[in-house]
Amino acid sequence: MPDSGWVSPELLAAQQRLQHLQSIVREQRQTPDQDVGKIDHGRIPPSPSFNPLTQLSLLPAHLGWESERVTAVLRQRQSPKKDNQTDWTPTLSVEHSSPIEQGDLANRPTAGQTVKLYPDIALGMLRREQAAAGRIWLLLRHLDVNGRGWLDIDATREQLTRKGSPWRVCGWRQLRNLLNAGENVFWVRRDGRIWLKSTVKTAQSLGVTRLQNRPVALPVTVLLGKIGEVRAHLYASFHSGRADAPISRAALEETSGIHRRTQRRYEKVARVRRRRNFAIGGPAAGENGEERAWRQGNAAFQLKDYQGKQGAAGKTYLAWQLPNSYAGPHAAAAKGRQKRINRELTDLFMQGMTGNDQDNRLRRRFCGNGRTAAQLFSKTGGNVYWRGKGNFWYSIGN
DNA sequence: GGGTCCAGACCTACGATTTT
DNA sequence: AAAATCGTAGGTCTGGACCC
Repeated sequence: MPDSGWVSPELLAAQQRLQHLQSIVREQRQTPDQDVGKIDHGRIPPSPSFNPLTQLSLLPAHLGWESERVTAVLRQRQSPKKDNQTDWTPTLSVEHSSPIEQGDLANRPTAGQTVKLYPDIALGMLRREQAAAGRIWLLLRHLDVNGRGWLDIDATREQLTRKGSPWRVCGWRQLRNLLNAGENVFWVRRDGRIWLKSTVKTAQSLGVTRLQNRPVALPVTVLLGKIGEVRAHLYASFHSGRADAPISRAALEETSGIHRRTQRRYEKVARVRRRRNFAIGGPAAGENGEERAWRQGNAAFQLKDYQGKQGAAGKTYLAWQLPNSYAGPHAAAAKGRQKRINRELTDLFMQGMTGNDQDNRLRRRFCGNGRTAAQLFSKTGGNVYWRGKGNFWYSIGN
């Protein structure tokens, strides 16, 4: 019988073959056009020195803000770079990780590591008051480097609660509470393992019927902050994943379940940029102007066009304040499996649905240009706005 | 739309106690 | 003896009230 150090030629050849295959997979992951959403459960390999939040905060407030296209380009340029030189992925695995990997420097959160976050799920967490447990779910998905869908409970506890651990987010007791709170929503515990629920199942448990907004890249370091910061970023992801059309505090409260006072706090913490909007209507004088002024109530005011930017110089128009626009701090992430997830969510929610509870209220709608606004108005009527110069919007309809 | 103040709810840490 | 749970106090977060 050979001693324990003996390795057969067949085993050596198999190991070489395995290393070759692993190098091919690594190369494929570095390809720029690779849809990162399809691998690693949507996690995006970051560069160790890159922090999208820091970069965004360094930009002048106006940069790209006036133009969706410029904003898109800027954000594109800020998407996390891929760098295979650093092993950014931490591991909680007991069975598959060697003692060298445990406690290794690579097993630390770095500024550039991000997780893919669907804003609709983030808002679902907030609405259901599951943000604290949701943070753990996002972290565990990130820490499940092998993509197996489960993690060892003891190793997880050690990693998330031990003092001095770079992944520590809370104490032992709080983690126990959170694991209980998130049971059957984010995971199930069985055989000493935490089995993570999929995006679809989690969305369903949180009452999310559709992923409407595009996913964002949330820096892992945000998840390791105070729960208030985490909540703030969950809320801010909604603005990051959405176009910058005006939206009222009331609508935001309805969508997110976040009180308007708290919205402002979160926007400050997560560095969401706000912009005030105004609509400009017809001439203030005359029957139409008076009717409009009456309809708009306190929000209406008269705007004198001294420089003739809206027509003849010196003419007075009726204007009124619209809801704010917002721009979130996060970089966009690849949509990945979003379509498929939505299909699965639709299937799940169609089962057991008894009626059509769609909200048919006519709302204000905002378009990027007058042409689209006119088309929308002729099709549906109602009240349609389109963007003019500066902070002004023009309106058509009642 | 925005801000401040404040009471109550929630979160967290620490040490004591109970369970395995 | 070690691990898990509990009691409690202090810090943090949130929403309401009020005002601009």
